Amino acid sequence: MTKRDISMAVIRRLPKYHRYLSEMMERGVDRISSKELSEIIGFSASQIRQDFNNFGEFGQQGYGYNVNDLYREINSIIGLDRTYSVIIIGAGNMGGALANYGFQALGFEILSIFDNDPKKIGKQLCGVDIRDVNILETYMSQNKIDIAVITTPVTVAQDIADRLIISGITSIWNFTPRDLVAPEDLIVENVHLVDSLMTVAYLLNESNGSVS
Amino acid sequence: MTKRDISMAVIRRLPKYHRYLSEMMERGVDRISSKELSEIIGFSASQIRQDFNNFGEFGQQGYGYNVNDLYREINSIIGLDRTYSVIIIGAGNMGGALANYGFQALGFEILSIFDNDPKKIGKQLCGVDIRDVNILETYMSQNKIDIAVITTPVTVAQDIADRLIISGITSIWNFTPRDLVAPEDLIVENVHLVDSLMTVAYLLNESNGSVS
DNA sequence: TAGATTGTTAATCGATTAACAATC
DNA sequence: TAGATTGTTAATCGATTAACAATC
Repeated sequence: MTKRDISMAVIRRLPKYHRYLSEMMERGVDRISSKELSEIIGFSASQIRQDFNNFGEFGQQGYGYNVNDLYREINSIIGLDRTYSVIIIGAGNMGGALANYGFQALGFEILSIFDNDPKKIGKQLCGVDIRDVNILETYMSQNKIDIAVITTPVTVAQDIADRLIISGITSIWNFTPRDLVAPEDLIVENVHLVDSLMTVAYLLNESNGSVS
Repeated sequence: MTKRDISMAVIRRLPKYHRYLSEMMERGVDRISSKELSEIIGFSASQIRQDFNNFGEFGQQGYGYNVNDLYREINSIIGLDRTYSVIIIGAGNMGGALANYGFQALGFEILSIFDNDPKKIGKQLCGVDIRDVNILETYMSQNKIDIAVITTPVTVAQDIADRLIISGITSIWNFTPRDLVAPEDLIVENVHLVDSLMTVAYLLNESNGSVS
């Protein structure tokens, strides 16, 4: 159970391993070497072996890795052998898009969506009830929630985060373009779309810019 | 115009500088030292000075940085002193969310949305026409497009990417959970939401796991 | 001027890559 | 067995941090 000391660089590569292994399983591949995996996934064979060996010895000398076994290991390492209860705060376009994304298939169950718009409260989004954000604290005290997704306007994001924190949330998936102020031990994963798009803009100009 | 040799680590910090400087300008702050900026943005003062000096000497010894000047520099370095023409392929929930996000205010003009659903073609999303994806190539040949956003089902993502590439696109903002096969010089920025959510799952279990 | 803070070089730290003995 | 490939240590590379002379 000692997952400590794994660097974020490694952790952020795990979903990509998961994705490619899942694909290989579907294609019926049952054996792969770090060298072969390297060629399709784009990490070096050395890095792949280093990454896996952070968590155990999953391979076999002279053979490589069994795709099914390796997939199951990675799946379990990420924590996808259990389910997670999720709520979304903000029933706008982004909240709706996420509710419909299909994360349920991976074990992320969306229990409720919250909003402050009377026209939305009481309705459903992707089969999930939209509740009044006023009862957020009550709801949290009655349901164990693993992950709260914030898709509200940026102006209220910190306020919502504060209320979630007081209600005992342990992880927030933040889609608003602001870094939330939060205690050290809170897990905050930001999806800063503006930052991502700005990176595209930078790279576009870089590639247009005159050489050296 | 020599933007070469700037590492991605630096590039990905630029939007955050932009964001915090914009905020400071709004608050009327007109002067800031790397040490003060460090405290609010969370990068070390040393790193901040290193980052800026990749692009020029924007500060003044004994004084610090002028917030307005620095903001304008960063804004221009990212390339936000011009506009970008954007199309979205996929008029689903995510496409709609992005069309409504407000990127226009930053200079990203959404010219058209494409879909293959007859019920959507001809309608609008956030004031933008939805066109038949069949005319994608024709449209691209008649309009200079800087950025194509892919929000289609994952199954057709590579096919759409191929068509965009043939039509001369130089950058793709990819929201599907697959890594696109593309030429070296194409800019592909992935927003892998599943990967991001899996990271949350991992960190959740890590923090629950028994200690050392 | 004296104090403050930059710009920049040098030192450190961490992550990636290379190499190879172990072994299937 | 011989060939292949892992697990793991050592070497390299790159990014971050520390230090300080330059200078406003």
